[in-house]
Amino acid sequence: MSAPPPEAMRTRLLEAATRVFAARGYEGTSLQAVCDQVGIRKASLLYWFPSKEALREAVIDALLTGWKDVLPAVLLAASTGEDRFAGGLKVALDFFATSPDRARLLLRESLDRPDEMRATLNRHIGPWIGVVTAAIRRGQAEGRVRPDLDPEAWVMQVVLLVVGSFAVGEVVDLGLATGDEGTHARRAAEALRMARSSLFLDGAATRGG
Amino acid sequence: MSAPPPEAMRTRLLEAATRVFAARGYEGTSLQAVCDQVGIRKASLLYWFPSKEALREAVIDALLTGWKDVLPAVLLAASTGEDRFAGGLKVALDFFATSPDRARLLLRESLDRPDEMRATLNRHIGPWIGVVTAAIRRGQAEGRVRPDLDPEAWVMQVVLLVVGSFAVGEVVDLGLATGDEGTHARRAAEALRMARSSLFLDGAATRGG
DNA sequence: CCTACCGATCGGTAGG
DNA sequence: CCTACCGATCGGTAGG
Repeated sequence: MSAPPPEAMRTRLLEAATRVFAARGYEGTSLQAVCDQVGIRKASLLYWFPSKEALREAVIDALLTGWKDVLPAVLLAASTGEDRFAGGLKVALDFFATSPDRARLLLRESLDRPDEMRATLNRHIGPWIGVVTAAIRRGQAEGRVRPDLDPEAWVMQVVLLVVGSFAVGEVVDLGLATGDEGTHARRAAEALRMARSSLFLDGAATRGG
Repeated sequence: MSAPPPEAMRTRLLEAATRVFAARGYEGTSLQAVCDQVGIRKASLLYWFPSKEALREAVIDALLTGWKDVLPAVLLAASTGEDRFAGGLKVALDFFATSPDRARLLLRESLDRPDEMRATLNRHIGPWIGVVTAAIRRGQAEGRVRPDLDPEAWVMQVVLLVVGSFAVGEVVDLGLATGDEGTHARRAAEALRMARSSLFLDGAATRGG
């Protein structure tokens, strides 16, 4: 019968806030709504997080920390050849497939506070973009990657493809069965296929290393 | 010195609401904020639109009506061959390039009310999706289009690419000059290139018609 | 982590 | 299209 550690409530609040912010947005969420999910009073939430703004920042921070944990795997895979490319993108896809709330949160923040979000993303995935675009340019020099491809723009579009398809995929899912596991898999598979076929020259794809 | 037509105020309110909803979201926007942009009182806005919800519906309605106007051009172009394909996609890209607010509004509605949005989109672009996927399957049968492509999923991803890149493009724009005209053009060009190269088999591209 | 409380703002109504 | 007004809810504080 040990008492719960003091940090437990903070974590529970953070997880509840993540869910509600993702579903209804920051402005659409009242502190009361977060409290209802956890079963405490508003004044108690404000003990753990001094303001609603502080809660938002903590939520985003937790999200980016989670991303930092999978980054090494993505980076390693992105450094060369096609098989590693596919592996790396799959890790990134998995990060959002595990919890689409992550994708929704990222998209909402980008819409609500574009300037802050650009600065934050630059800090957190800026260096990573550099590595990927450098690898792409190497591939172009070696004749494996399509010469007319725009590296920075391509990376941006692939990020958008991944984040967007998990955030609002169901909405545009016309003609696909709705909400089941197969739909997610189908989306991820096509995103991967599009990224690959728009990147590599046909016939040169399997030669890379 | 003719008096302004009675409809003018309604239109002004609709345009102001479109801008503010796109920038701050529905929940993040007060009726007062819309009124401030137009210079009238809150009670007057509620004469033209009986509730905030009615204002939202009118904004979405105007957006979809605008889309209906460009749909014929897109449809015509999508029915065959590659040049028409590029032309059709360009029309769609232009629709959002003209006013990125359209893309932001669509994305916000998809996040805020996914179920309603799916129903609305099904009504407005459902038939169009059918035409495009049918054309893709025809292309696959004729050996012009990649056989491993998933038609419904591909269309969804292309829609996402177009809408997403105009809605939040600047946020992920790492390493590109920010906010100028060239950035928009670069994004649109790469989206077009990605869609095309992930659709057609290399070498078969120019044979279609 | 709670009770009690606050000023500000919200969407909306009455009545002209 | 306006003045005047309303109940409800918002984020946040005092004090324990």
